[in-house]
Amino acid sequence: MTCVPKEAVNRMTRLIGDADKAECKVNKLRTITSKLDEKEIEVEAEIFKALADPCRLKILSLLREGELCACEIMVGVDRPQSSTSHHLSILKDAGLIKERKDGRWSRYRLSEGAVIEMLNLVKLMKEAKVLERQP
Amino acid sequence: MTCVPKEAVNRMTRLIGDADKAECKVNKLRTITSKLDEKEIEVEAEIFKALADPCRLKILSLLREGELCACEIMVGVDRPQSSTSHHLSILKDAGLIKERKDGRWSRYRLSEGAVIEMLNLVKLMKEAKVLERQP
DNA sequence: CTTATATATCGAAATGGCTGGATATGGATG
DNA sequence: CATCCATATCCAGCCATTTCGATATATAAG
Repeated sequence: MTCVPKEAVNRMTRLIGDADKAECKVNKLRTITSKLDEKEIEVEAEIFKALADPCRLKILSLLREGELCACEIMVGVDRPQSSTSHHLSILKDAGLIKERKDGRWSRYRLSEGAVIEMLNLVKLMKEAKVLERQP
Repeated sequence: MTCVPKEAVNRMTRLIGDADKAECKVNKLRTITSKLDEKEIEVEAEIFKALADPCRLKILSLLREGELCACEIMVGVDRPQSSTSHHLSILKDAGLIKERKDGRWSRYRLSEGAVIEMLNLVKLMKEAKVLERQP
């Protein structure tokens, strides 16, 4: 199962010096990752993937203004209909936005909760990153 | 420049009913996205992209324990050396982790600031999402 | 200078995601 | 039921990313 068998463990032993302590650290590290549920990590990655596209970030910015229907979003992001619809379904599947059917129209809004905090946080991180690039 | 010329605007006019109000809304939506700096959005998307991979999320979980060298991370995520190194450079480029050279070893740690909050937030969002799937 | 070793980079194959036109679906209307 | 229309889905082309073995770079030590 493991694809880094003894090579990496040997490195750690050289790094740490003491074989017993090294083995102890190996066990500790493996414990951390073995406790992580593969499926839950996939769900978290799916949420981040949904956020990892400029067009979708624009859609979320638009929705900060309130509920909008798909055709309004299409105008806002200036993309073809099929592309806009595709991005909306990715955001919906990730749980970032909610859909409300209204006759022929589909109205979208931000999910309650952490979405806005997430968008605010990434702005902070972006600013910190841009700052440290100019020393 | 625009790739959704009059079609979408016509939809909005039908949706809203009043041509003047529709045009007003078009202008409002376009104003929102035109204020968004394309480069800044790219940087934000890059940060989310770095977070959008199961292996990299595992690395960040490991680093919550404190500073680790590359060979320890290799053991923790159980991937080959080149793959681990690749993921570490993506996390570093996105500003999520910092590197400290120590002789032959490279030691990595979480960047100060919003990284941990981000990881905590996504866990909340994941739980909310999983909950609503079981009605 | 040579060897050993930790990490980074390269290269090629496989996979995944975005795009946008064409088509399908489903609600509204007459 | 036929038509219109908003949205979703399909599909093919293209581009980006992941993967991992092989190789290069760089630091330490003899």
